[in-house]
Amino acid sequence: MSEHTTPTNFIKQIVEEDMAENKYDEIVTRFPPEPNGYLHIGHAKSIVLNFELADEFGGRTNLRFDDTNPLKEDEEYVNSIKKDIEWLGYEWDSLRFASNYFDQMYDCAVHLIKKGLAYVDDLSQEEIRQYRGTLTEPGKESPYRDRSVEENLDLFARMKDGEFSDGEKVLRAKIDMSSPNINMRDPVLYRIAHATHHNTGDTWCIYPMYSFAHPLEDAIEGVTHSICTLEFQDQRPLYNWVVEQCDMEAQPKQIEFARLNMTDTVMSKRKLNWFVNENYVDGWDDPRMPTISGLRRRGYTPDSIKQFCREIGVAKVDNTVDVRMLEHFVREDLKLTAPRTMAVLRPLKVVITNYPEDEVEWLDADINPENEEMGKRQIPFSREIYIEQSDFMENPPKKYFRLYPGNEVRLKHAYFITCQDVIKDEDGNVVELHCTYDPETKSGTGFTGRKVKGTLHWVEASHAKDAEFRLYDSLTKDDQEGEDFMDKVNPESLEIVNGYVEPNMASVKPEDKFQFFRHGYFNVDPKHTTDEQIVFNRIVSLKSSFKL
RNA sequence: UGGGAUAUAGCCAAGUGGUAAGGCAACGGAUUUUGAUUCCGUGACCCGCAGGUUCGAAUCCUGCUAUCCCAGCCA
Repeated sequence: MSEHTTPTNFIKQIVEEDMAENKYDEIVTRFPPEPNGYLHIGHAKSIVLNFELADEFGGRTNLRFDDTNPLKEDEEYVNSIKKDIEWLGYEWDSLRFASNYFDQMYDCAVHLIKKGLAYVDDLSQEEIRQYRGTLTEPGKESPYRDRSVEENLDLFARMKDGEFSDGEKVLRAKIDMSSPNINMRDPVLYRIAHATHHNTGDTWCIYPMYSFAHPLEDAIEGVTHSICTLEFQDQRPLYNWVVEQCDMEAQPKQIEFARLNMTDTVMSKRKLNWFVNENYVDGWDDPRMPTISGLRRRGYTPDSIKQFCREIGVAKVDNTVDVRMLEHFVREDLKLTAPRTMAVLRPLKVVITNYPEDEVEWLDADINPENEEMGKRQIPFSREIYIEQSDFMENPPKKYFRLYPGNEVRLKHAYFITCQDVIKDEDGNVVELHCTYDPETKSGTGFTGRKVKGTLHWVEASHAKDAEFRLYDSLTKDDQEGEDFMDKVNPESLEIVNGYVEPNMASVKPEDKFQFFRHGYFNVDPKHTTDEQIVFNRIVSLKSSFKL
């Protein structure tokens, strides 16, 4: 499955040691999303880590939905999550839901009650908070803490049977109200929620909390290495307590790593949600979103995302990876696979005055000069073409080697042309250029008579196909002044321009990817492209050392 | 002021007592029918700071400092 070599990391080393000690027959990991949102690039880091770690040691990985909170979860998300993981190219060994284990979890809770390690508490939410103490002061024990096993058993059964309303009672672990670790101060194990669950419907009106459910899920599935993010470090003692006190056979090991942060990118569900709810973006799959579906629509390939995730490494330091690193990996992936073609995003008409009228010649062009196997294409050339507005300047600065009055440049795959006249409208805007060409300079003839500094891309006017180009920038900018994330929002994250592409682009399909000469890599937008109009998303521009 | 973590170049990140890998970015230069690609070259007199142990420390010890996480019936 994997040809790549992933750099080592501390988790891999732990697994290596465990394998060396024959601690497990097989390593088992899991990717445990809560179905309450779309997957993003940060999740991809976890997916790649979990799936490839297990794969590397011949183990397996489950996809397990952590659906213990029906108030927030929805079927829509489980479908999108499955789809995204499949698109990335991973196959889970087994598809599970935390809700599959509700019966066993209930039994475990009863088991704890019988051991005198759990009790039903009548304190209100507010009271529980007050009794918990603070970071520096210990908590106080609930007056209900010492109920008898029989009473707890009865009360818990009645909680399950729906005798109480939401918030009236909870089941708590009996651990230590004065623990310096707040998670150990009698954490809530079960709460009452009369809500319909996407999977179990109305079967249950009590639902387990993450800290109780998660270790049990891992143990039930025989997960050996339960990988999660740093903020769960304080929960590890509780995780171990649950596994041990519930007398679970398997003893999964929780290992925490630092989540991914990226420059100019928001990763929290809350903030991502804001963009969607405000209709600032075109849904969760808007090409500017760092979601898997957004990156996909933007044009990122599964390999580029996975390679990025492998190369950024896995450690415990809070990190912010430069988004340019992600961009680097798509460029690298598309370099050899994306066909080259020419597109003029902001057209300027050029008339080649000494070229015969009504003549059209078809020129040979490599589809990808870095990958000859891709073959050739034919492109038309005639008296009228379009070039890029930014490829002409009437009064150029030094080191500008594109077109300007009197200057000669090369038209890619065609001829040298020299700018003779500049046509302007009443307002003084340049609307057309008159140039002459030199027939001797035709590409492919081996002409070496003289050299030219610039090579321009172009599209023949009469055969040109209309296209829309969507140019993206990040939704937020880190260097923007302000405390609030709203201050970071980039008002210019989307620019739409209309121009032309080569005639053979008429047959493109959604998600086809191209390199537009001198512009960058583009993806055919699957949502907005119609029979009448192709919409291209700019995935990433080409690097450029040119500065005006 | 409690507990848990982390500190290696602008950003990631190897390094696990023997004298600082690699990638991204940046900057030079060569090649170039993409100001792209490719190719070559440039970075830590030093590993948060201060002491100590040792023939020898980023790696061990001590003490500081900074940053992140924890007081949901969220995950």
